[in-house]
Amino acid sequence: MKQTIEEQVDLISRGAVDVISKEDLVEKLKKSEQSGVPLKIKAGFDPTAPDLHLGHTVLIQKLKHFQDLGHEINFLIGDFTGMIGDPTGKSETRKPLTVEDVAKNAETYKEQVFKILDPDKTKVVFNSAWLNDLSSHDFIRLASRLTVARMLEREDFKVRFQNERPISIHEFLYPLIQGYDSVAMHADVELGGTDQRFNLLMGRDLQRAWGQEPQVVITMPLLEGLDGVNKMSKSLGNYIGITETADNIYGKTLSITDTLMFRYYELLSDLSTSEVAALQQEMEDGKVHPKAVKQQLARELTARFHGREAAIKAEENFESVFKKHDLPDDIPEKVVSTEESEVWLPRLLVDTGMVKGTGEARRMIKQNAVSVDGEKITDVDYNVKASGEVLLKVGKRRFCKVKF
RNA sequence: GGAGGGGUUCCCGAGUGGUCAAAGGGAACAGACUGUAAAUCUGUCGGCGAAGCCUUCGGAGGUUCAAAUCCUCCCCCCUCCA
Repeated sequence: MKQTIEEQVDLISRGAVDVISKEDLVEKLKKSEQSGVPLKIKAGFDPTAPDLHLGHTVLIQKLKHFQDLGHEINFLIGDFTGMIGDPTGKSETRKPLTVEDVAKNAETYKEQVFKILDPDKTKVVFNSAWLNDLSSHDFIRLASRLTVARMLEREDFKVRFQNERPISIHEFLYPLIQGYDSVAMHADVELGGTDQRFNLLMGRDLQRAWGQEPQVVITMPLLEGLDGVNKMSKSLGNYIGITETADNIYGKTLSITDTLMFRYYELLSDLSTSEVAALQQEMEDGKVHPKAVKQQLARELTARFHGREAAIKAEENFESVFKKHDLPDDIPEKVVSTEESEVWLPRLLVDTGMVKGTGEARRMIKQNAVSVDGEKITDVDYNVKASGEVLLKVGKRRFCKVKF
């Protein structure tokens, strides 16, 4: 069942912030259909984070759309550029990665991205393949394409400049190199987050300068992290990783705020726009409890990476732990050996890794946050009998089963 | 190369000789309330079995009974001029 060009454009544009330009896209799609040659779709990833999270999946789902339409996905791992570090949105110069880091991270990327994309239809490429051979001449030629003034128009650089934060020259090279990647790859379409717009457009400029037809640029919205403020990122720790356990994905999703919940629906859910709108309406009318709406989202996301059954299991688990105050079924176990007949509780909490130091342990005990075998302990000097099994709990979600 | 400003605990940011483990805010963590939501309130927030002691204010030395604060050298960042 062949889709019309219009239908294809519709699917491609869904959820996208920009398609620059739609006319170019239509042209390319038509040409591809006539010639039978699939479009080369480029999406670059910085190999800094070994773990993909839901934020990345917004973009990867879009790649999937292209893949389903029969186009060629080029998953570009920026092993060369990774050593520079994309300055986009950063307020600090990044630490450059070592060659080893990059190689290791790139492997992890591959494994994870194939949870969504079809490995047989996806090309994985590294930009070091052509960038390593770029001569100094080429570099100067490249650098001459851009002025400092234009560079400083970029919000992130401007802010850093105004705040008297350092900007290194090599960071200016980043957009140029990313743009050059498009030249080297002869990309037809490049996808990226909205924060990448400048870099993506650079590809169009450079392709023109190299006598190529400029790529179509598609930007996808950035997903906010669990805090609802910053974009989801590994370094901020506000993310849901796609390799996390079902329990974690479910639990983390449920911990987001109600406002954020619909943002997640919009960008991550497979539900259509109208279905989401209906859901929101029902909630506002008081027909559905916000928690139920959030649970539905949590189930959907968990099922995406772990399957339907695991999602239902995660929900049951969650309910029993937090609603009925039962225990989760996957409590970490630790074996502790000691010659004493008793162990000082704070010591035990440190040894099991539940707290950082006895100072923190004392604090938790004083704050009523610690229980042993279900009983709240308020005495800092409490000793635990070192025999058999003991269940420790700190706060709401830190559990540990200790075996002596 | 010249002139000036700056580097403080996770982050921002006060502190210019003792009262400083260092104000205030944010983040984080815990408790109450809840829907492990938000908002709010309370508490904690360098380390140590907690008494006192030990380690922190870019780095290394020095002055002093006493240094985040004064001196010397060094490193790094920013601004203006060239």
